[in-house]
Amino acid sequence: MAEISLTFPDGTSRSFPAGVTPAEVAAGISGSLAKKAISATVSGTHWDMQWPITANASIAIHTMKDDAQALELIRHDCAHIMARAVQELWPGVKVTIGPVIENGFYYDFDREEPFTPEDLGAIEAKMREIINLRDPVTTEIWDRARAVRHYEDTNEPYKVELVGMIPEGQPIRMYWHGDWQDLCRGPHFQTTGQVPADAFKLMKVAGAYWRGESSRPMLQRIYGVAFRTRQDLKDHLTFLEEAEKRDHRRLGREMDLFHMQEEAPGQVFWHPNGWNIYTALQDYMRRQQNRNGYVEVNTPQVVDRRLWEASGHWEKYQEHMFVVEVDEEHAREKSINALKPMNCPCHVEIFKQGLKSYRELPLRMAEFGACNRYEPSGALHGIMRVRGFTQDDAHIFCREAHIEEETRRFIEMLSAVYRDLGFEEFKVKFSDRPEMRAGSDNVWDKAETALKNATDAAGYTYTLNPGEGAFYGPKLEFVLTDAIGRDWQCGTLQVDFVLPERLEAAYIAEDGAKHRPVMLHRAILGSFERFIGILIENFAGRLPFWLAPRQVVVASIVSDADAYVHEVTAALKAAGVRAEADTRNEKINYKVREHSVGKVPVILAIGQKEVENRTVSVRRLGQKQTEVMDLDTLVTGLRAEATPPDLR
RNA sequence: GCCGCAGUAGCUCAGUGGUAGAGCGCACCCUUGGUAAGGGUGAGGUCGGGAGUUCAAUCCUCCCCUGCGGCACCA
Repeated sequence: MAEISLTFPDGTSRSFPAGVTPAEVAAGISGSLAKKAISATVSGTHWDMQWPITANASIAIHTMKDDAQALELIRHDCAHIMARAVQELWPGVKVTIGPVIENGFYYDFDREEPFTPEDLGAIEAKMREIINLRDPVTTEIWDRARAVRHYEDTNEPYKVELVGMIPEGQPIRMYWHGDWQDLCRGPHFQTTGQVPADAFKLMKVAGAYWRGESSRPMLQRIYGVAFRTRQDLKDHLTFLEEAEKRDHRRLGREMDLFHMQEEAPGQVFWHPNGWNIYTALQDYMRRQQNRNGYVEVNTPQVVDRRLWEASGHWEKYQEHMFVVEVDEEHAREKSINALKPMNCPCHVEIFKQGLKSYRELPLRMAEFGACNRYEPSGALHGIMRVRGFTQDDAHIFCREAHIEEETRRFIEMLSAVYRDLGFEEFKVKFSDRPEMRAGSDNVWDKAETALKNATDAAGYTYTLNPGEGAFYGPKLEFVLTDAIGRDWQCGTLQVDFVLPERLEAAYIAEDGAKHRPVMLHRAILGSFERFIGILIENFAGRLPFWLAPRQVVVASIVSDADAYVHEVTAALKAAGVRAEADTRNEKINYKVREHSVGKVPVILAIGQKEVENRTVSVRRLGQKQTEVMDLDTLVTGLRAEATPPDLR
């Protein structure tokens, strides 16, 4: 029999007969390793203990101590065990796919009746039964015809389709535990009993399209989470509770920031507190834009369809536009308008006023542009995904030769803004030319190179999204990571060769002739609504002092202090601090609790002592101890804290 | 848009085929209390909208709206 050589992680090699399995290799090393082993990595591939190795390879044997591999097996086996549990409980339910996802797994089923929360409990119980059976897991490779026939015989049409999708030359692998069988690329545990029975939980059931396509049948997806230990599961559930406490919809209510109601779905009613955040952020962005050479404009909300037809939005974007029919009393015919979903066409119209010289380029035109888009109802989510929003939008009209420098300048501005707003790190994604595109390859070459060079020059690395660019040009996307590890794509810069052409924007160059400018669409926050939502969740409502909606509440302890409370409040307001007096007939405990829940960063308590000494007792949010200081010192200190970071 | 679930007082929620309840909040009164909920009294609801079944619907059925969780979407 042929021999192969396997190299171990410590660098040593040993010979084995070809076709040896990791299980046999482990047994050859020690009995205890054979018992503990769960899988192997063979030449970089996560390998089942029972798959034969037929060529020279590197090998590492894994035990439950190897995080990544253990979790993959646990979650993958959980998905299969869940599918088996479902089919045992409800024979006839059709199975589809069940992959591992972050923190867990899911499996999609085709079943007429919806699964209920009670069903999830029953499935969990059945899964524990299956785990306790400790059924050995076995695997075989089948040929395609046999697999197809098998799934036709067992009335599993989705599996038939999956078998058909497996590329030629890739093994069609079947797995069994007990009598239950599934098509699966593996690897899996050796027995169902290796799955920790107390460290998984089925979380929810939701609809999902077969193969992710909205034209295909809607399946029922059951999501679960799974870990190695009961404690890990508990920690995860605690984390979910913490995330829920940060939910901007909940904090928006608790902090009295905004509300939404069914008469205006997807649109925000900003309350005074929330609007304080909004204006503080907008004032800040306006200063940044001025400092970075932008001019600010403002353009109409309701615009005749002729402009949208010219820009191409009418054809490509109409289903997302709020169309407005204006039936003017004296007009001969109705005019059909749309609320602007984007600002770019209006900005081009401003650019087109008068003749522009090459000397005016690059022209950076910014607008806090209020846009309306008819988003699908299922997409709406608090203030994060809305139908009415305001972008920190700008368009840079320039020449091809400007793209690189403008991109570099933009990335610098964006990184300074993110840093000021509490996000030190961000990721850059670069999307290059899609299949369907406008413009010559030559122009795309130049634009893509310019974006890459500018990103390099600014000192950032990017990940490539091949073919994900817009049809009108390549784009950069900037992704923030929040305090609990979630990614948010906020900033973007897109090169556009098409719109200036469609709307016939031109400038006069050195040669005295008209030339087309290139447009760079760019945003840093994205929309104020969404970004404020992100800020709220990132800081769990405890915004940096300069952005806090109410920065200070001055609370009286006894009513004899009321006059001094109002004096302190007035002094703080005069110093530019958002301060409020609380002289209600309530105990200080009550006031402290209420304003703490409301995430007010500084609470001043004023009693008889403070009145007599002209001091204040300062309590910072989240701290138990208090500090007594004199009024002037406090005002000076808080004035500095209230100053936005760019003005310090 | 699709699948599922939900909608009862400002908020969180309980409840019933015979037109409703709690806690918090709110108003008023007592209380002037020293750093996360002092006490009392009271007001407050077309039970999301419409249609149907029924002697009778907040409750059962259907349609619609909105929200929630996913999916799809985010050019």
